[in-house]
Amino acid sequence: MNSYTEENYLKALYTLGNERGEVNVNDLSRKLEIKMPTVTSMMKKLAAKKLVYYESYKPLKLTEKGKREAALIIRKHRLTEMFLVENMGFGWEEVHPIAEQVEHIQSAAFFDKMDQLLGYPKVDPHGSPIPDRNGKVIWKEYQKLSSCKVGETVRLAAVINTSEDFLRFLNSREIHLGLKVKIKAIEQFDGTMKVSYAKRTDETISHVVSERLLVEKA
Amino acid sequence: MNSYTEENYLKALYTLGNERGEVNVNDLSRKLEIKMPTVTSMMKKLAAKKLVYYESYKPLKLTEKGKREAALIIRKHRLTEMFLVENMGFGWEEVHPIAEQVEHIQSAAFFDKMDQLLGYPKVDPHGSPIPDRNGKVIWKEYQKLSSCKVGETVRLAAVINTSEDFLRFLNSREIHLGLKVKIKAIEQFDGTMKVSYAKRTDETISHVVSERLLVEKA
DNA sequence: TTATTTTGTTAGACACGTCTAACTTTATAC
DNA sequence: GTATAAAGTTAGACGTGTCTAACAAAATAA
Ligand SMILES: [Mn+2]
Ligand SMILES: [Mn+2]
Ligand SMILES: [Mn+2]
Ligand SMILES: [Mn+2]
Repeated sequence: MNSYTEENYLKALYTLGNERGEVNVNDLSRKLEIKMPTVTSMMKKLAAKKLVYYESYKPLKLTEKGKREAALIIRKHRLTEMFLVENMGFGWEEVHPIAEQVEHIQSAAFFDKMDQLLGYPKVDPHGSPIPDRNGKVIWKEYQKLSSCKVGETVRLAAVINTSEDFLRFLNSREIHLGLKVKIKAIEQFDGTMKVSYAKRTDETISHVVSERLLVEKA
Repeated sequence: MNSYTEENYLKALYTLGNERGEVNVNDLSRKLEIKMPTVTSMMKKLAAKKLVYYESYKPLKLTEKGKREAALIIRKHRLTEMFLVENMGFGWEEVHPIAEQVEHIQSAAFFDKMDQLLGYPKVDPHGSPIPDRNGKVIWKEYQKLSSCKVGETVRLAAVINTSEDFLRFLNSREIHLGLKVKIKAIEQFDGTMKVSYAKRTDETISHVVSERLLVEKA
C-alpha cells in the first residue's frame, strides 16, 4: 500500500503528465510545494516500488503500474467530488479541498457505494472524466469555447480551471455544466464574445474566460 | 492542529476514561496496539500541548481541553457512522472502520452538512450519543436487558459491544435499535431469556447477549 | 564558446512516530 | 517484609518525509 504522501506524488505526476507531456522535478516541486531535493528522494523511492521511471537529470515518467495507481486515486477524488455535489448539496467550487483528503480513504466499499448511489457517473462536477475501476480513462474530445465561431450553439461540457475564484465567477453569471450557449458575436481585437444562454440574452464573455471553458457542439 | 496520530490517542484516552475511570499507560498501549514507551513519549507530548495531565507512574487524565477535542473527534466519528448507515445504505456492522478514517478529515463544512442532512441526530447507529458542536455529551441512562424482569416490555436503545461479529449475530436474529422486546421468562440458572419481538414470538437470548444490550422501558 | 542561470543531486540535519533493550518503580504474592 | 511480577521510564535506534547548504549538470544568453 502507498502512503498518503506517496499517493499525492503519484496524483501530481499523473496530472502534470497529462497537462505538459514531460514532468520535471521542478514542476512537481512547485505543484506540491515541496523542495526539489525532497522530490528527488521520493522519486527514487517510487522508482524502487516500480511506480516511476527515474534517471538522473531526465524527465520523470510514471510506469504503467504508477499510472494505474494514480488513476485509481483520481477516481476516488472525482467520485467524492461528484458525491459531495450530487448527494450532499455542496457547490462545485467547494468540493476540491474535501476530496483532496477523502481520496486517501482506504475502503473499496465506501467508493463503490458512492459510485452506485451516483448511478455510475462518467464525469466529475467539473466535467473531468472519472477513471473506471481498472484505472482506465476515456477522454472525450472537447474544444475551447474560444475556438468556436459566430452563430454556433454549444453545450458547456467542462471547465479547464477549477479554482474557487473562477467557479464563483461562473456561479455569479449562472454558468454551469450542460448550459447551451449561443455565440452572437466575437470582437476581433480581444476575442470578447457576445453570447446568450438561458434567460441571459445579452452577456459578454472575455477571452480569458472562454479559454477556460470546454464545449461540444449542441 | 493535532495530527492524525494524536487524534487517535485522544480518542482512546477519552473512551477508556469513560469505560474504566482511570487510564493507565498499559491500557492505552493495548487499546492502540502501540508499545508502552511510545505511549509514554506521546503522553509527554500531549501534556506539553495541555491536552493531558501527565505525571510519572500516575494514571493518565485528559484536561478539559483534551476532553473537548476528543469529544469533537468522536462527534465526527459518530456523525460519519450515522451518515454511512442512513444516507448511504451501509449496515451498522460495516461502518466503524470507515469512520475510523473519515473522523480525521479536516472540514467543518463536511460534518456540518452530514449533521444537517441527518436532521441533527442525537445518537449514532449503535445508540451511542453524538457530542454536540462544543464537545458536550448527553448520556441517557439505559439499563442492560439482563437486568430486566419477566413481564417487562422494553425498547432496544443501544448496543454495548459493537464488534462486527456481534452485530452480524443481531442481524441474523433481526434485532435492531428501536425494537420492542417483551420478556416472557428468565432461566434462573444461566440467565437465558425467553422473549418475543416483532414477528418472532418464541426467541431465546443468552445472558452473554442480554448483557450487551441496553434498553429503556417501553 | 564561454559565462550565467536554471535545474537537479548529494550530504547532512531534524521532527514525528515507532521500536527494542535495559533499568526503575509500584503492586502482588508469599 | 522481602521476593517476584507487572507497569512504567529512559536510552538509543530506525524509517518516513521534510528541510538547507553545497555542489554538479544542463540549458540559455552573451
Ligand atoms: Mn478536484
Ligand atoms: Mn490528496
Ligand atoms: Mn465506531
Ligand atoms: Mn481514527
